[in-house]
Amino acid sequence: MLEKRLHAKQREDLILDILKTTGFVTVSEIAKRSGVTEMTVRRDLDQLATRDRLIRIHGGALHPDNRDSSEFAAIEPAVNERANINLAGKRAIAQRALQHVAAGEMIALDLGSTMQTFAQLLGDLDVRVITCSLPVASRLAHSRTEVYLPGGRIAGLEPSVSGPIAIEHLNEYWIDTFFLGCSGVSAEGFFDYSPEDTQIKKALIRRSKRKIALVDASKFGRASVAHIAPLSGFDAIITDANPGKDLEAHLKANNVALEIAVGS
Amino acid sequence: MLEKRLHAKQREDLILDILKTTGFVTVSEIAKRSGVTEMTVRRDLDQLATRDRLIRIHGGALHPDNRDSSEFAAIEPAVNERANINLAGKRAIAQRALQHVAAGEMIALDLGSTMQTFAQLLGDLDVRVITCSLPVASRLAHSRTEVYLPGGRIAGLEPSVSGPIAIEHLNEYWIDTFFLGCSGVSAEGFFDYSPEDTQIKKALIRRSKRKIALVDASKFGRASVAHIAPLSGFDAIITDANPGKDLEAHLKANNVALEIAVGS
DNA sequence: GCGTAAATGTTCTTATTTGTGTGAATACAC
DNA sequence: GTGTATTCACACAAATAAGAACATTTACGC
Repeated sequence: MLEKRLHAKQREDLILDILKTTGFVTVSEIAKRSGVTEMTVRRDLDQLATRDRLIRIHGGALHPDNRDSSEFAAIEPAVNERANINLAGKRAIAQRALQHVAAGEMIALDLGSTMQTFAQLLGDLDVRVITCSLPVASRLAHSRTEVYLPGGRIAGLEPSVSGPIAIEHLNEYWIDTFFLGCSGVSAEGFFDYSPEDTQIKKALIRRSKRKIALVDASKFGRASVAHIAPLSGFDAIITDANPGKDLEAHLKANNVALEIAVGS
Repeated sequence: MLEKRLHAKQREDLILDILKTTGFVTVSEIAKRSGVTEMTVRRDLDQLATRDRLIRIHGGALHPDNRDSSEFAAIEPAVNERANINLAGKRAIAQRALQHVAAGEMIALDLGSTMQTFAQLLGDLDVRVITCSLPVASRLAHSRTEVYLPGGRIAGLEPSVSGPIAIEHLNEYWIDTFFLGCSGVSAEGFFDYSPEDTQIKKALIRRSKRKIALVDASKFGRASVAHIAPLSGFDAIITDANPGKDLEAHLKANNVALEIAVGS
């Protein structure tokens, strides 16, 4: 996977970084991404476990905060940032989304924590990525993937490129698959909080052959501020729980595949 | 990589520079990039380690800020700041550079830790900023300043936009003042380690009415790999210590103002 | 030019890290 | 429960990095 083998400390950083964003790592994932044997990864994990940096489990490791939620939740309720909400779900979704990525393709990644998780997993695949999100771009910067950013003004809660310049620049790219993130999904389609960002999302939809939405279950049935696009035209929704009969029917009617990812 | 062998101090600079941006160097990487034997690099690293400029590990070295996080990780989880080398000097330089910024202007910021410090201070000034550096852009994203990024491929030790697309997009901007960062200054002008980045720097120089270099004193007299620009054409150099009579004379001959910032 | 000291390179040995094959342990479906 | 597929851990082999001692080159004074 990697031409270069990562050194001990780099692997440690990789492991802890993934743990921080996704809450979970597998031995095989680290092995693949760092170019070492699973045995070596196990030794790394065991080493980190003795220092309480992670919880060792069969097949991988967990973030120490996942120790046992029941005990600590009451004492320290707000330790998990917004990005850490439903980590397992986001991770499962991102993992599933990987199946829609083929070598050599140009894919577009939207904003949001799910996309950052996705970017993490995308790691060293042989693809080109375009994104407006600075965190997503930064995560991929040192990986094997080629990363492109449109030009334009930086704005938003999550630093990202937006505005008319960005939209114009996006027209220079031909995208195979766009992975959309959003804040709500209903029968009317996909929604977002920020009207500015929807312009970018709309542009990316226009430029892409395939469109796939990555949506965790908490967003079903929520129609928030700004409308991005109708369900029709999308190829698939990847989520982590059943969206309910009603929305399911609408998806089927609009020919949108429903994929429910289960935690590994 | 290099036909010429770098001297001890140049290697030292190279090592610290890479450490500053990536937090990690390998012996073999330095050996290749500086054209010396691995044995020599090890001696360099050991020497730097005794001065606490880095942490020696098997196969390479780490930035001192990565000094075993095991104890502090739980308390201080996200320490992204690796650019703490000569922080006082950088801060003084950045503070002084602020005097060259007027409200309403369009300024361009280069890459590097000095620029990140500068960006931090720039904070709530009423200016527009263009930069290729993702960390610089991220720092300014939530401030009052308007931040613009050219489009293009993300590459480099410090994630940044580069390549022909970026250079083309830069032509759309009219810049009042460009603040240059570099790895070396000599009578021949400004130098950098990476040939790719110099293209961007050259383009920014062309697009800017005023050019000011922010250079900490350790970089004087170092002519490293890639030439960026001659001294002539630059309006000022801001630094934190006296550059020595020789360089001082050259600056004067080329009509470049010398400003020495003192720590507050 | 020459001589000298410092810096760098070579060679060999030792230490550390990583990989491989084996059987045992674990999880999971039925 | 049983069967099956992973995953794990151990011992040893291989690869890689480090260190020591000595040879060589380079820089720089005169």
